Amino acid sequence: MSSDPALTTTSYAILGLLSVRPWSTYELAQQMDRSLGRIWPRARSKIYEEPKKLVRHGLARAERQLVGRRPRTVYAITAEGRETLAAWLREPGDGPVLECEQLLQVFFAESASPADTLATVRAARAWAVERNRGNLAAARDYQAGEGPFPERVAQLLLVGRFLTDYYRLVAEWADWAAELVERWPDDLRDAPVAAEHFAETVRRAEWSDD
Amino acid sequence: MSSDPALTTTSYAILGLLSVRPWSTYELAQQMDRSLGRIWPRARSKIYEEPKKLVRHGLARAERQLVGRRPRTVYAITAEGRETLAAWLREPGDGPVLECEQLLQVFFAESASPADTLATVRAARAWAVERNRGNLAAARDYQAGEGPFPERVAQLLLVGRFLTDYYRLVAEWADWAAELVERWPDDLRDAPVAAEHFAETVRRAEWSDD
DNA sequence: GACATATGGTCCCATAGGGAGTATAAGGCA
DNA sequence: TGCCTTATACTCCCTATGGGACCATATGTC
Repeated sequence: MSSDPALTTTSYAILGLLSVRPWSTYELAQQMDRSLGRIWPRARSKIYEEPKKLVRHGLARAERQLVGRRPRTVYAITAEGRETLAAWLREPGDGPVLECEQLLQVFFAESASPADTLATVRAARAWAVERNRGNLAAARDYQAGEGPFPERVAQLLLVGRFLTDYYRLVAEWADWAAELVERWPDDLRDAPVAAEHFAETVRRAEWSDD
Repeated sequence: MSSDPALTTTSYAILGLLSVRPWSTYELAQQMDRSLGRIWPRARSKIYEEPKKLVRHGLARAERQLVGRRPRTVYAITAEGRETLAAWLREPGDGPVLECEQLLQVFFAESASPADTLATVRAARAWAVERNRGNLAAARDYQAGEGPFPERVAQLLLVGRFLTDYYRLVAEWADWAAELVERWPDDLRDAPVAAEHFAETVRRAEWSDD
């Protein structure tokens, strides 16, 4: 339909939201902040650009409205958009990408003081508590039958469970790590070799041995 | 020291590797593929650019060597580099960033067939098995006292445990999700409301309630 | 001697992050 | 009534990043 840049996964994320209902760009940005951004985080500026690309590809329609004297644009998916979305869903996408500056800092802990590393590990726990708060609130809403998209509850349950377990994992790891770091000497080369901790790690990883 | 672009977290990742020992750029790229890339994934082209930036900032030294007629560059950290690294380690960095196209596809499962979603969930499990393989092998090496950096075993244990539990989480989630998806009707709005699954999710998220 | 694979890189462009900047609308309060 | 704050509704720009294409030499194997 055009020689426009090809669709990216971010395009499909926006297209997916439009398949649920029409949104203004501002609402799309909010939605990314509050929910979709937890599994597909993107900068605000991109959220405002993507719908325009979808329109150029014929996958969405833009409707200009007026709120007082201020214009706003509401986007809706087209039939071709629904087909394109379905085609994307037919091919499993990439697996999870993890990127964690805090883990990087733990990885290079020998160049820091144990106190610094402890602070980093505690920051990881605080992050998990904060993220868990919003996720728990959303889960309780749906449990009470009060979520905004009751017809999507089956899908949301799957994603919500992943996030719940993920935040929990970060917190439990941080607690365990903090206990170890508290007993670290200043020179990490002198740290006691934690044979049983390694054995436990290996045990936990052996699930994939058939 | 310069009006060069500022250091990024990727700069510190490379600087950290240089604090362990000198590496050629090719070795750095390999190291990112095999180990550091699991917590800070970056494109190869960037790995070749970063050390040059470190040199411009006075944080690393480059030594040109010859292997036959072919030149290669080996980078080593400077005293200023060690100070800069330590300063970065003093401030806890950003928390984990998760980005998962597969979860996005599950999120929009009402536009796919249950069979498509099942394939996506199975792809997630396969991803976890694959990632776990390398991680388990490394853990076993260190457990046997055969890892390449025995003096770094304390830090590596912490990061290794995080990854172990993370891959396990993905696999267990995928198994659980597959069971549910297998019972999905074609129209997801007719899917049975899984009250007990929501209750279980809420229970698992309640760890942060004080 | 031929060929595959490992080593050691450079270059380019579209995508992405993220902050600064610009306006208007709506709601609260004095 | 007017003022102030917050929400709505965007645009622009600069640098970082992803990732593939491309190039060359060295080493190991048959």
